[in-house]
Amino acid sequence: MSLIAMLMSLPPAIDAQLKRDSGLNFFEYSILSQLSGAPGRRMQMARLAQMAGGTLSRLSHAASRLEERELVHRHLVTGESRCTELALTDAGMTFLEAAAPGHVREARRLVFDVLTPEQVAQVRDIAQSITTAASPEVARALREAIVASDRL
Amino acid sequence: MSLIAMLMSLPPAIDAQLKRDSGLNFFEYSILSQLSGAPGRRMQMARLAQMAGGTLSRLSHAASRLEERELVHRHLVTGESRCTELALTDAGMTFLEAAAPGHVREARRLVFDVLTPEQVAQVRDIAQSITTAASPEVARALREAIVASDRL
DNA sequence: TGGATCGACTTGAACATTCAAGTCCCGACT
DNA sequence: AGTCGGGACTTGAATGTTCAAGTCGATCCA
Repeated sequence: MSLIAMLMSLPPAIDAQLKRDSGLNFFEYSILSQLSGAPGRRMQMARLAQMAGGTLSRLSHAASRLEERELVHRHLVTGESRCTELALTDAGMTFLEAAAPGHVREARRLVFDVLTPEQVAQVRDIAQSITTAASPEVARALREAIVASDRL
Repeated sequence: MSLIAMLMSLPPAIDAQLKRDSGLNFFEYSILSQLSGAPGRRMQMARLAQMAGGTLSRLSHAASRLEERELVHRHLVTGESRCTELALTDAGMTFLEAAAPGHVREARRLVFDVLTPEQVAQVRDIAQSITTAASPEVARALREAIVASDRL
């Protein structure tokens, strides 16, 4: 029951802060954030969908909304992979830089500030176990992301 | 990042099982489940919304859907409180009894089976802390629910 | 008595996500 | 060379949630 309560309260709280301060939902924020860390600030749609944790269809709709706001733009890649890439515009980068501190502050306030360092370590292990059981796909993307961030 | 991955993977997995096997989403399941445990298998809308973790508006829409399926029915309470109650029908009770085992099994599989007993205790404390920070409302409803279940 | 306000809802429109096609190109098989 | 299947999207409709009114008694004063 406690876990369910957290699942019900944390994502809405995070979303509310982003929505209020930047007019983005968490998924859209994740898209911008992932793009900002990618080489050339661009990424293939399919790969981005994996990293941001959504389906291709969801990403396609979200990309359309972000494109409307000129934070992002689509770019067809010719050549052997025949795919479309999403690229962060300069305006998008600026926008993200403005949005990030508030989001980080909220994440800190709701999670890190209320947990001891041991609990932070515990929740990492627990969350990884549950994620692996619930969605091997997401778990794999997570491991990739962790490896990538370790390289920094 | 691990926590985010869990937030993204667990609810969809739970929803998917319920949807596949019973055609309910988790919120609708929660409504039926709460009603089944209430005295007289009925509860005031506003109170039910709190217990099930949603807004009144969301509950009202969901109640309409469940009423369509005759799992539940609305009942205006006259008298000093002037509110509407939602009551579980016999068909609703039967339906819930059929849906519950699969849901419980899935919850066990995705959470309890992959955690040690110590981790289960850890996640309880962690989730309560985060819930309190993210939504005092939900945290209060949770405490109430815990007290209620302790009385059994 | 007569508003003003409040709580408990309901409703409909706006928005986001999912779902089921549909398109387009590529590479493999025959 | 032709076509079959598959990957990478896009699109539109269906579904569910949120948001902003709107309704309807009850209660609070003045």
